[in-house]
Amino acid sequence: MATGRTHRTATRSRGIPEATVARLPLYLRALTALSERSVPTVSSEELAAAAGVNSAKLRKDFSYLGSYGTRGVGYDVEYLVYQISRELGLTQDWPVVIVGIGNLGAALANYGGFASRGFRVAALIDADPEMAGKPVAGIPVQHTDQLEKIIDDNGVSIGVIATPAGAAQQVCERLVAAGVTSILNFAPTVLSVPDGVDVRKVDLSIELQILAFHEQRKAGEEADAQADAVLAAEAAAAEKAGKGPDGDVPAVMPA
Amino acid sequence: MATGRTHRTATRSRGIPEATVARLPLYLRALTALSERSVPTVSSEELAAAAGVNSAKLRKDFSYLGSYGTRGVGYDVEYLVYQISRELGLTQDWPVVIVGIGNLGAALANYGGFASRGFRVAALIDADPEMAGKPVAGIPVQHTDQLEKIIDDNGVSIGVIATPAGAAQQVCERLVAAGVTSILNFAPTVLSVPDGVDVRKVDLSIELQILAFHEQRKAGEEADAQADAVLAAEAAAAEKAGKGPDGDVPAVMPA
DNA sequence: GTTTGTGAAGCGATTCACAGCG
DNA sequence: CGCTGTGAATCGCTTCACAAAC
Repeated sequence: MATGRTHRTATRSRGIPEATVARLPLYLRALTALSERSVPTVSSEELAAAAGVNSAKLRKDFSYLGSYGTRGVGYDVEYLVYQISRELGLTQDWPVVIVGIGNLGAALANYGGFASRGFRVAALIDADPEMAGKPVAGIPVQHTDQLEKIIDDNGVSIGVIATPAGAAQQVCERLVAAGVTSILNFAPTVLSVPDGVDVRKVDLSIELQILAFHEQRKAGEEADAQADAVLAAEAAAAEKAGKGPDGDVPAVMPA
Repeated sequence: MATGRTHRTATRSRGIPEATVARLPLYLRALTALSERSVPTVSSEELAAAAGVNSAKLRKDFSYLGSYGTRGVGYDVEYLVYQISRELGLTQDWPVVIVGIGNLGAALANYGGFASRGFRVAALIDADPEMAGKPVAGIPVQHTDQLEKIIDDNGVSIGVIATPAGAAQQVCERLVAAGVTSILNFAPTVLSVPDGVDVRKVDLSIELQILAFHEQRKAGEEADAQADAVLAAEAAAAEKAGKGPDGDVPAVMPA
């Protein structure tokens, strides 16, 4: 059943695989776009294309939520929007605080995507006394001193950390102590939190580094194409010498 | 994840699993911190703790790069920093353009984490003519008209899209046509790109929705705990009445 | 002794392929 | 028929556990 032992198996929640949960917002976005165009129904194939996944995966994902489709027809757009919203907990209002109102924090405060989906910026918090009272995105910045009170007064359970790396862990601890149990971390640090607190991180620099890796590989592959030609020639020569083509390892393999 | 279709074996690149590649920047960050504290060597256990992963995973990850450790001792910090940097392609300079200089684009331009790791903001591009010439983070914004020329002149292969969702696909196509082969997308849209182009996406709203899901589940579990208490009481009562405890379903279950 | 590097087992996610239903 | 829903096969990543190296 849903309860089971206290925590431990945090991998699946309510039987829905984590990977599926991560894709539900994607489906929801695509469905919302269809809904705005008054499209009544959609097939797994169409919706999958709109969400950028493959249709078998989408159907499997939906199967974890229940049988919401009609065979031979597809899915009712409005109904699915509701079901996924409910599953994600977006039918309720989530007050959120943003801590660290620098460039990024201010950009987040101004980001429209928050408000549009049940997330409400309840407060902006910064350690700089000079910022206090200054409005950002129409919301006055409050000093860190008020953090605990703000969390408590507003019943905040989701916090966004956009402070410098050095301050992040301390802010995190205060948020958690004050009752926050989900954290979105933009600071380039590993946060350590007690069990039962969820942390997701967004690190711009890491994303770029991953792209750089692949970019470098692409440049290398051009060179490899030439190397392959050489190897092919060698293989042909080796075959003449009575040696099998599977005998040796490509030059790109590590020793 | 990234793209890749006709490529078939795009899952692994140069034999290094994608999941490992995604962690290398994490290790690198932890190692850089150690390096700044002049720590000469580190064990897999210590480094794993600093990077927030488990040590077996870290050792397996490093094993894909080669045998860079010393048994009984650990890893040489400086040497590993170099090896990982090289593997990630950070020993070279990557010029990057940011397209869409709104709140987020400006925040990205100001973000110090780019410059610190071989990424250089070569240009800022925006469609608003009023922005043209205005400096952001010390770099003058250029108009979208110049996009192709900028990419070409600077040999840019990595582009960051921070435009509104509606403009993203079009910008993407222009970037790709001009020669960009890696894209970091902040716009809440699915970008479609030709084979050979990598896309990574960062979506703030999606991250929050995932947190909301888990947050809701936590709230549900508290309810379950209460429900369990009720069920236990009922079961006790039922037992007295001679009825089995498995008769009914918790109210939170779907129909 | 300590710690790495790695086969092998375990596990979750993806994909296939088709039965089942409208 | 068309399209969903899903067992079964497959794939890739994680974790275990220990032999090899220092």
